[in-house]
Amino acid sequence: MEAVKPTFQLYEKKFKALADEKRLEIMYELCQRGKTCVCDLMEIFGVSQSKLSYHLKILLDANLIEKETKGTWNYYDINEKEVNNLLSEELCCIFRKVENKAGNNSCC
Amino acid sequence: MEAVKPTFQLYEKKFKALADEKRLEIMYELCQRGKTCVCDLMEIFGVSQSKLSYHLKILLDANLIEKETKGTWNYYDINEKEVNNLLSEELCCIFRKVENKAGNNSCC
DNA sequence: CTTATATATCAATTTTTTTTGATTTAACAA
DNA sequence: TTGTTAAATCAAAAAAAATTGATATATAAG
Repeated sequence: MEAVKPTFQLYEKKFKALADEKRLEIMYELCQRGKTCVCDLMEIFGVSQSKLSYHLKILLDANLIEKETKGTWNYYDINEKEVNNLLSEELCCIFRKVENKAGNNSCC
Repeated sequence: MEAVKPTFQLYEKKFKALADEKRLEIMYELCQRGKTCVCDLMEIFGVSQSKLSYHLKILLDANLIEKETKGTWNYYDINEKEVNNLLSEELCCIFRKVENKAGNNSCC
């Protein structure tokens, strides 16, 4: 009996989203800061609004980050569960929220 | 004291290499078969020689696979250590050599 | 209602990546 | 040496992704 060949479309999408230094920095910043609105991210990265929106959408579509709307503000945060399912412990430690780092994890 | 911001260039490169369904399939096939020469991969994927070479080079440059030359043949294989350092256990199981799957791993 | 603010979306352009076919390199066999 | 095979590399073309500036949408405030 042969193992069924997995379909990699979904992973392609997720890795594409991660395949950009700017987006990795966004992910890292979201971990460090938790829920952050677009305007703050704009300041942090000194990047135009539409460009930032574009990159956030790619991460969002890959389900690596989450969005919460409050009035006119949109707050983004890391989707830690999804990241943990995808990346190694070592890497998850980079993309793990500050408050969770000191805990009972084997790594970090 | 603030955490030093990691540089993500290296990860960008690795994720770029993974951000392609064809290359993920190559990785999977290498796990299933172990050391495999380019000509066999050409048959398996029904893809042109130069195209395959191109994709193998990207994976090789990202250090996700390894190359061994014997005469005119080049054999490629997964770089399991590197993959384990990068990806979650769940994903490593997809990209783990058949002979290592039945063992004492917590997953698979 | 009018205005202002936050953010998403769109269309055109630029940049990057991928594909293709041809050429090159290197090892081997006759 | 000559011919053959495996595989890398190159240059041009095609396709995909990113950037830019403008516009649209939606909420909130006056």
